[in-house]
Amino acid sequence: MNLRDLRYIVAVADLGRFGKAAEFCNVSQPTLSGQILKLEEELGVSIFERIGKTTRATAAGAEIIRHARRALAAAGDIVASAHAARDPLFGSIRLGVIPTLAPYLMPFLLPLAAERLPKAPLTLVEDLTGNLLGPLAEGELDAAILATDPESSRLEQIDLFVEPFWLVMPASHPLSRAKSIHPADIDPGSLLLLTDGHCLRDQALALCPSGAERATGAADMRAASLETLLHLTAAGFGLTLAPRLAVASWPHLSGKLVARPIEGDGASRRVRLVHRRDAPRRMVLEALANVVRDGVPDSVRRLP
Amino acid sequence: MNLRDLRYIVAVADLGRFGKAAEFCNVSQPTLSGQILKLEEELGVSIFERIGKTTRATAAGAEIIRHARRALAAAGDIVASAHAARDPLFGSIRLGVIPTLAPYLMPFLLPLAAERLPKAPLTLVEDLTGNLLGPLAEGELDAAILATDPESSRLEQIDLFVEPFWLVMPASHPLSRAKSIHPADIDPGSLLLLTDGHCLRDQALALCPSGAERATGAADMRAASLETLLHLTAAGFGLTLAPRLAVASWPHLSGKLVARPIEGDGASRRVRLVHRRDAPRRMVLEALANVVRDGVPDSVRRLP
DNA sequence: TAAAAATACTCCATAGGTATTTTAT
DNA sequence: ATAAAATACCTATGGAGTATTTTTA
Repeated sequence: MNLRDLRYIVAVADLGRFGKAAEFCNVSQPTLSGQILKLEEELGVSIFERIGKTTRATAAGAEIIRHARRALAAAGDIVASAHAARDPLFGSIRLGVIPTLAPYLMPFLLPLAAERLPKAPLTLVEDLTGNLLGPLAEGELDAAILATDPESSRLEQIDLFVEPFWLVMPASHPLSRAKSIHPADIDPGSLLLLTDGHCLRDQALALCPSGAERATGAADMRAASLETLLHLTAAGFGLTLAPRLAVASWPHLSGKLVARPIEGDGASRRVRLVHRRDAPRRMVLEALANVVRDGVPDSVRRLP
Repeated sequence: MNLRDLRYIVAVADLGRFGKAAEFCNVSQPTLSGQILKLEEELGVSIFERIGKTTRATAAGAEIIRHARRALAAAGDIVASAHAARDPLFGSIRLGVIPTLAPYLMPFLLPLAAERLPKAPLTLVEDLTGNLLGPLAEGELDAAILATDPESSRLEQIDLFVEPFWLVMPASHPLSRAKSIHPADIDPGSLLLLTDGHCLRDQALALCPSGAERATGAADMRAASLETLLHLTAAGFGLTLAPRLAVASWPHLSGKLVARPIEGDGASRRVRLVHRRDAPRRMVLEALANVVRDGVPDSVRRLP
């Protein structure tokens, strides 16, 4: 067995055809077929079922392929480690960012990262926390900027900053006269929420627990983005709990809307850079964390 | 790069000498030296510092070796998977067991395992939970029988049984007249505890929280084993909270000592078989779990 | 019959060997 | 002086190629 064999079987598993896999691996079809056959003989198990033109992994094969992916990931980490040792800040970073941060953080992050880490271009993936954790653990993402604790022993985090929540409301709203808002003063029935899967939704519900139980028809709306939520608020459908960076990016609505800070420690979220525990290139990730800390406005509290 | 190369560098890292490593890998020293040199050239990093007769990994090398171990572990899992597919119940199982279970469980487990899993001999490692988790995650152990939740996303558990705690006391003790004991009736000051690291110590303290704070000189003894604890109890130094299986194995002390069940759900521990999430040979581990469930006396409650 | 995988065979890159030199204690 | 690693050079295993056959949808 060797790493090349593992690349072959993973390619066949991914592409479903020996010929395609051979093409992908830049070898001839007989070469790839022969090596896989030899591997199957060595292991004493058939990895693929060849039923005529279709090819699929056997039960044992599926398990073997899973381990093969792990082995290849580790081998990839060796190469990444070696590159990192030669030039710690070289090589693109695949970065996941949650949707309630990406649009407001990227304008600060991207130019500064391009300046401070010129040899480490960022590849951004914007998705919900739940959809970022898998690729992160598998090594398909190098890091992700999240606002929740991933609670996985395969992952580590670097704290970036604490972002307070502000309450956004129509300028005509009675609470808008106050300088800051007590959480208890927020009517849970009028709080607009994002759809399931957004960590901000859970954080808003943690602050206003009864927000989940209201039955008013209009208040049952669930927006897919903060922008939508904001426009709903401007249209008078309710109030929005918005993270500080998002609020700062909404000057165009300042005529109709008012944002006020919320008192207490609960009304904030800790933003962190999460990466695999055994990630290579920790140095560039630390550097990226510093870029975020330095680039972010003073309206959030930097960590540590 | 090559799995063989990875074996070479791991061997050098483990044995500290190229020559010894070559011997271990069954190749000549020049062969191993040459391959490692070639790998270092390919990666563009030197993995080892050759300072005269001593050899040690460079900073980058240490990281590379860590990843190499991961890759080799995954490759080992492929072989194990293949063997398991040929004969699911073949091949020895390296099993860790905590000290407060091993002496009382093994007399039941070993004969039944030998009968029901004749081709899977058990290799036992008796140690504290904290010392078993590392080897378990690294793949040096196939499974471990523990009484606490390992809380690691790399590990999975198969519930085995719930083992109640009984209070062991001298026959002359006033509580010995009751059929069962209320936790509140136990004087925390007289409760004898194991040394740090034993999960049973923590479980006893969870049941009698104030047990940690007493200041009586004699009660500050910490025994390294349940057997010691029991003899201390027989000698009148205090009371012992003992798991059911241990109690059942002490007929020789029945004249002097009395054991009584404790009421309530808190006075028990859940025993489970813990293994790596990506362990191969799950089938034999499931089979082993069933052997434990079937072999254990009816005085504990089987799960699930 | 057409597309996909297996077989047959040839070739050469490279891991491995032995003999020897270099290096540092 | 000695033990360890590197170098030199030869051998042979096995991975890769092309051409062809087998298989089945």
